[in-house]
Amino acid sequence: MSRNSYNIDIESVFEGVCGLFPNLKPEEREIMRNNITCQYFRKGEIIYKEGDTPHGLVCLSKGKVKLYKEGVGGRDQIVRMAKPIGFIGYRALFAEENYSATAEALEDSVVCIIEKNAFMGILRNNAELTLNILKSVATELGFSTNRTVTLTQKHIRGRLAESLIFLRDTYGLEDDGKTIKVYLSREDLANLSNMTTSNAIRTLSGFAEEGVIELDGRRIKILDHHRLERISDLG
Amino acid sequence: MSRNSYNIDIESVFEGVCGLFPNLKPEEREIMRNNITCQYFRKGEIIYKEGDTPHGLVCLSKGKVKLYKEGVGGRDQIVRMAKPIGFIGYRALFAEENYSATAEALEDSVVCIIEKNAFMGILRNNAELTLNILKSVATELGFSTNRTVTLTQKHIRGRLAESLIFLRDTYGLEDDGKTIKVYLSREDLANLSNMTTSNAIRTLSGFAEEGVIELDGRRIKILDHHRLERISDLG
DNA sequence: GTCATTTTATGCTTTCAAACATAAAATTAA
DNA sequence: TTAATTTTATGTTTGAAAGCATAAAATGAC
Repeated sequence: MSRNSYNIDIESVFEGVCGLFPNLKPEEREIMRNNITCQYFRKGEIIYKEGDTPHGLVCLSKGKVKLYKEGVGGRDQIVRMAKPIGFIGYRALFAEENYSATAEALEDSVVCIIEKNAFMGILRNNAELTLNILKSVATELGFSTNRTVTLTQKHIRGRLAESLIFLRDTYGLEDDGKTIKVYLSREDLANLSNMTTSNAIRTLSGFAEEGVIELDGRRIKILDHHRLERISDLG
Repeated sequence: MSRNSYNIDIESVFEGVCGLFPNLKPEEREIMRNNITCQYFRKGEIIYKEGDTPHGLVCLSKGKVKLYKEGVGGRDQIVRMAKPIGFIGYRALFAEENYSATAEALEDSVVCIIEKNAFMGILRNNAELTLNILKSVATELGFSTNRTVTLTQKHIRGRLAESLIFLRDTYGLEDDGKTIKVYLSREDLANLSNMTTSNAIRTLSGFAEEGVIELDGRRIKILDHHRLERISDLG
């Protein structure tokens, strides 16, 4: 398949992944190197599905990925946005559960997987590394709890403003210092902000009319960061 | 103070806490024993506040505790209900952050604290233990994400039904096999289910009229578990 | 026991966001 | 290219839950 003929430089990918693990011993590095595989995913392709069993630690080396859960009424809820270089699906791996969300590539992406047993073997003998991971999972639990409160208590405008700020902080801005460096559909934006697509479109138009943002298709320019933050804070 | 003259058997409390750590080495056990302190909290008292700095691993040995965050409009959101024997506030400890929620005793409670540095020192030398903790924090992150989806997407009846089931599963039932073994105010029930107190009261009355539950002050008897679960699942 | 405060209960009104209905614009496929 | 599909846009209607008002009941303080 053409997607596999796309040439991935596994060595540089591996180096990138290792950068996320400080103080890895040479033998641990070697184990990882021998148990890593790479895969290419095109925009829109599913990396794994909610309910699948994890077979290793998945690392996003290139591209952007959304993680979403199917909601009660079939409406999806985006629970995380991943950027390179970073891990996805680790929660399920560490909890020894199946994936609780689906991972879908938002752009053409490169993903590599460190085989489960090899990786867990390293953890079992490296308390410092495990403690580092514990720290980031604990941090993420904080984000998640916070998100529960804001998504349930803020009004539509506050939720959307928060999402835009979140996207800006996660993916950064283009060279113009204004355009958010990720191009989501209005539907994705809605699923991230817990609202219907119609309301995302409407509210976005509202922000544009007020001069807080500027819209150009999927490009969103933040014109007034301060005001956007105020909208987010007020709820 | 009379609350402190209340006699706590620290040895048995310590044994209880140790039961949560399987395979603790004798020297680790000794460190813990030398760095543990106990405290008694009466119903309604605050164990720690959102924003406080953790000084150790807090363990609830006796009683019941609610953990809540202050929401945007001043409305509280209960993010966790703790029961003995179990830990509270560990997320902040492991994330090296301040507490992200307030812990308040729902009944007279006994709490003990293992000093931070002593405990973290044990973790740094015990990968297996750290991995166990990582597993539970990862599991909890799953719960939290799930909760975000249900709290935002389910309707009032579904959310309240889910909370009742959650309370039943967390605290169990009285000997009659029906009464939920925790007695919350309508306001707490509302803050747990993301709704106003009025709506908690109204919806609860509705369930009682339909014969799904029976109310007697704060006592809630579940008459039809199956139907309650159906209400929760339908959203 | 009495008084004050908090909690519970219920009715009525308002409001925010969802649902629905089109239609224009932009992609994608043929 | 044209046709088909998806995405975006906007107006209108509907409905669920919040807000407000009031009162009864329960709890706690004195």
